[in-house]
Amino acid sequence: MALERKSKQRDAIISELCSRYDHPTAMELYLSVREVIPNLSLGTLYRNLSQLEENGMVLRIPDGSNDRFDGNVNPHAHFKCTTCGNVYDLMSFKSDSLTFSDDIISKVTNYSLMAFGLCKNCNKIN
Amino acid sequence: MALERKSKQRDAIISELCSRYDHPTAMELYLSVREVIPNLSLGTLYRNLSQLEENGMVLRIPDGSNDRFDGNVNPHAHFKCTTCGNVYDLMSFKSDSLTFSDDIISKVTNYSLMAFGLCKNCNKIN
DNA sequence: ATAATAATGATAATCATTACTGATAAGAGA
DNA sequence: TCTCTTATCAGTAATGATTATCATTATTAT
Repeated sequence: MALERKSKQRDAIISELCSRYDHPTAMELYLSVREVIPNLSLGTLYRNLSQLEENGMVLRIPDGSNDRFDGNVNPHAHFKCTTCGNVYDLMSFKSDSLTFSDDIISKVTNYSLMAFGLCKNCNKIN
Repeated sequence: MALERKSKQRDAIISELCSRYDHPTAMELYLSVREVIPNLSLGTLYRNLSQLEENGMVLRIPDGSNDRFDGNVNPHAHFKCTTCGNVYDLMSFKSDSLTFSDDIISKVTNYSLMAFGLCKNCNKIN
């Protein structure tokens, strides 16, 4: 039911998301894409993000009631600075360092890892 | 400003949360505690959960727009079965197996790790 | 016992997200 | 090229979890 036709709205959303590395929220992404398509509807953005996520073209990063989105769909961990709120990719983290052996588990297909702390920028300032 | 006086409502919330291991949502917990205090207000539950979290007596497990809560505040990972939706503790996971070396990080104070997949119960059924 | 005020119950407000609806446009076939 | 179907859209209402407000109740220090 999804992604059967192309649309300039969806193209603009993917293009914007893949060109940045700051893991924008839906609203942040909306404001950016509005600079290209001024009458883009917020519902259209949400619908496309959900469809793109379903089709594995976008990664949703759970973040309370303000989920963030990532154009990099390779499984990777994130770091959130609790002072400035920015979310960064953790390039050093290797997914094969995670092993799950609990006997309730039949199969692990994915994981979401968010580390919290202080980034170096905020450490300099304070 | 918080937890300066005791209340039977808070006691009942902590008691209920610590006696179970299924990581209830706010609403699930609300319905349970209502069996002890029938006129418990939903706002009171939310207020107490947030205060208890601030004071390190309760762990909040981010889960979309339906956060779950855990009376076990020792840092530990979780596993969510994407079929039945249940959330389990990962007893086997050791937090010292996580190392973060990215140069944006000044200090890591906490982390949230949720693995997704299929639990053995659902594997038997399907 | 009294006073001060933390905590509550009830309810309204907030805010991100989802659902709905009529209009638009992609693209397959004539 | 010209329909025709319907995915997608813009605009807006509805939803649902959470938070804020406020008058009342209950804890606890004096």
